Amino acid sequence: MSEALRAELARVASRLGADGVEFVLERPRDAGHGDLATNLAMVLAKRERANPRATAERVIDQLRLAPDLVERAEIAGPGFINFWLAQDQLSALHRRILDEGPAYGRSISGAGLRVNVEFVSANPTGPLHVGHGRGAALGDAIGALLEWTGHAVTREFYVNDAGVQIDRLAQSLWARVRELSGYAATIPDGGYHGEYLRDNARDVLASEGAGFADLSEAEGVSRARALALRIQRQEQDRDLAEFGVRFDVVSSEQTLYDSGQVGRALELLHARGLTFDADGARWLRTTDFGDDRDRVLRKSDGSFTYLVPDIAYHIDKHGRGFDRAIDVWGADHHGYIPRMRAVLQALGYPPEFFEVALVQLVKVVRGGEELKMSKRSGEFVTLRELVEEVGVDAARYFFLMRKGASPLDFDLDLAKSQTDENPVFYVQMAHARLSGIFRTAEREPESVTGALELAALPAPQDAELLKTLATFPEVVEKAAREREPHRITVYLHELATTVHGWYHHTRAVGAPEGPDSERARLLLARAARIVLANGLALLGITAPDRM
RNA sequence: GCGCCCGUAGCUCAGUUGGAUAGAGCAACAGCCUUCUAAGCUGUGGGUCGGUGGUUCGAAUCCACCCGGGCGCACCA
Repeated sequence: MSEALRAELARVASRLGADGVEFVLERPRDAGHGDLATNLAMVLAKRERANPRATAERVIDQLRLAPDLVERAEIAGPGFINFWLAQDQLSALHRRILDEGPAYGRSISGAGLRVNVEFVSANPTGPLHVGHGRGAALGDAIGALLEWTGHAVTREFYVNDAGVQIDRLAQSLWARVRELSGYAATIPDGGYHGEYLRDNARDVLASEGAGFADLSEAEGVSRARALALRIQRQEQDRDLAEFGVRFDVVSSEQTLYDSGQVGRALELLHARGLTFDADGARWLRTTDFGDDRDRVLRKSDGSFTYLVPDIAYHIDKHGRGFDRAIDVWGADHHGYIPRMRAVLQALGYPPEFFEVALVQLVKVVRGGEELKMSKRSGEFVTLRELVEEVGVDAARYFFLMRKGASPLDFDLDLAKSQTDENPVFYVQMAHARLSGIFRTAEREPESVTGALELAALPAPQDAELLKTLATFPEVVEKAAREREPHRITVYLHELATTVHGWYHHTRAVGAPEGPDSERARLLLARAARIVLANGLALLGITAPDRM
């Protein structure tokens, strides 16, 4: 709705000798300040050390605005220019929502950019817990936001299936198998004690036969390794699928070793003169690129640190042609960012190639009490349990309510409650109520067509609703740019509030203002229903027609 | 000690490329059901935006220092 006005303001800025200057054009909080307001005059005045209000007059003099665009413009406060849009603009906006339907809010601002979003990437050593769930919801939603803004998105999962953690997993499973078969066995130091490995051991004995427990230690552990990996990966994929998350690509650390990419990454860094040898180890000079200390790549015992496969992996992503690689990481890995950034910079990749979106911890609360979690003891709330208890919709909504960098309190009681206190219910209810209007009217929403007659919408709640619908595309744009899906939940809650208020104070079916108002309100309800559904769909949450 | 994140109403949090009187939900209090879902709506009270200085016409937002909380500072991943 504001594109034409923005373009005209930019033209005037250029004409006044400030080509390309940045300014804000947005909907003011206070309705008394018009439909849109700009700080352009204040920005210009600052550059010229002039009086902002006088500059605002010059800007308005230069503006060439079509009468069907802006009805009125005036200077206010310290030098804002407030605009009141012509009625035609609001009807045009409404027409656009109905025309675009499920695509309303989409844009092509990111067209041509290929983005890899890597998330969850949990070690295949046990079930996914709520922290992984938050990462899953966040990564998936960031992917959706980028798709909505025209990017070509690949959702990717990286499996750390090499290294010592997997050895311990294999030994732990082997121990459970032996134990189950009546032998004395103990979980090794640093191994996995969770109950799930007992279940896995039972499955293994069922599928491999009871003789499996009598294999030699070496062969048993070796085969347990492959079996454990396969089982854990299957479980994770099943949990993620039930959570509504699907990956386009699953990459494996072991494959990077097997293909020689890990070795070649080390050679590449060495050939570029970015390494040095000391204390029997090979180091990477990350301090030349902003890290606070140099990092070991190859230990004195000849093995690689985890950094090397990670470097190889990012080289691989770059080689696959992505313009951006967005890694969703747990906040406890934030110290790892500078060295990764340093490495990629040393390799000559553009700085914007690599991004990290951090996910903070989730605290699960029931009855006001925090549920304590400990991975060591194997006691934690799994994603599966959470979804079984509160459902996918509530889980996703709650995970996306706060920005990823903020810690999250997940209140199980609230997520399950069927009251307006529960934000996901509140938002879904708004959609269900709009659907209810059409049931009462005995009309399909799609059958209500035609131009919106603003004269037939006299209630302040009518205009308020329409203007809230208008901002959705900007909210999507900003959320995508900032990689912040919580902006969508915040918007949806605000829209739901507007819908509930409109619903309560006005009447569509049998509108007291007359049949023209009934038709107009049905058109408005149809548009609002579309926007609620689009916002929820973007986050992977259903929009029910009745509750 | 160094680095990153955070500090906004009693609680949980939005708002930060500098803008107009700092918002929402919960909790508290007072109201609203012959009306399309009261699974809802309306109103009231509640703030040194952690602190101090600075930049600016204008600071929750930017800068400096300080205080408090979380996390990270391995030849672990």
